[in-house]
Amino acid sequence: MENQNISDIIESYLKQILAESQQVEIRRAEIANQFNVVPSQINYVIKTRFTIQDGYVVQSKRGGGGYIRIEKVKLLDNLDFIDSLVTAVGDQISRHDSLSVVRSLFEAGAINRSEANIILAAINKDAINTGDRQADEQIRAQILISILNHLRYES
Amino acid sequence: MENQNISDIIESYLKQILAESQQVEIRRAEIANQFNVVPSQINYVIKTRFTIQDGYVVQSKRGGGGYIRIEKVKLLDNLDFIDSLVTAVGDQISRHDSLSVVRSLFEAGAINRSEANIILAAINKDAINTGDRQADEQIRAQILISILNHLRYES
DNA sequence: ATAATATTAGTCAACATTAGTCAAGAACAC
DNA sequence: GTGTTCTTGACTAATGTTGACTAATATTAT
Repeated sequence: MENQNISDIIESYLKQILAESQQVEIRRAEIANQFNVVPSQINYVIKTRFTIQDGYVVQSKRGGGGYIRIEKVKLLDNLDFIDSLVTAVGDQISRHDSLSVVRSLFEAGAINRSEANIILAAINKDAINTGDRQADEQIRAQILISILNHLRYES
Repeated sequence: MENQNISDIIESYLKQILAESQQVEIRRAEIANQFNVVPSQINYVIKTRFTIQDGYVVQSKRGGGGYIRIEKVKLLDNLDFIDSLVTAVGDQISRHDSLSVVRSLFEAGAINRSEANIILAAINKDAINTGDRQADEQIRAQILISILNHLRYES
């Protein structure tokens, strides 16, 4: 309790609000000022303490009237399964292996047939074809991981 | 929620009218005056929030009795709907515009909410982020077109 | 009819206002 | 001492606001 750093304090402050509300919306500069830190520290707090693994989804907008909104989401009970697929995907993944990932999702009931087909359309060779095989495999991995992270929670 | 910028407020005002009516016709200077902004801000609002990707068609006339008319178009009436979106996507597309495309697909009934969310996960900035913005926009366009083509043959 | 003037909307670039990224150094835990 | 986490600030990016200038159309004067 005594040795809390400022990031922990900001985290507590936001989570306290989230305990009573489904979401919290802040102006970055305002919170930074309130806690007497530089604005980018708010990004640090969010990046390290409000991840999808923790059950939070973050949205933001820049410019006049800008904001950062943190939403608490209901995580599904497939987390271990998703984790294992995220690990399997890694930094890059071949087209062949990515088919297996999508098939696993379908067979596990995480997605239905038409959702599977959309994912396949998003990662097939018409969709991702930069001319550099390794680059393609990296992009495919990022897309799959983004989709897997989305499948962690109820939306 | 409280600190909406004026462009959002004008957008809401116009969409509120469009919720009850197929179209809205305004005099630019009048609306600008009503919301206490310069007239060109009305153009900004229309350009960023009432595009064809969003499902709106805008017509205007200058001179005495001039007007700006925003019409909500029924996308399903258009058999070439997918084609028009493919054209709108083009060789590259910004994240902002790609959101409009997905929203249009959803509002047209071509995809349901969870399919829309999967597509958004596939094209958001976590998914596509090579460090080269133009490259990202090109990849995003290819993925969207691949999905659009899939949807064309699916239905 | 034609030209001049008035009355609208359109474009564009400068400026303002937000948030995001990244890397260096400090503080901390072991 | 070493490795991790935290803090900071310079730089970048996205979005919104403003006003000077331009273009189109209508009205009025000749």
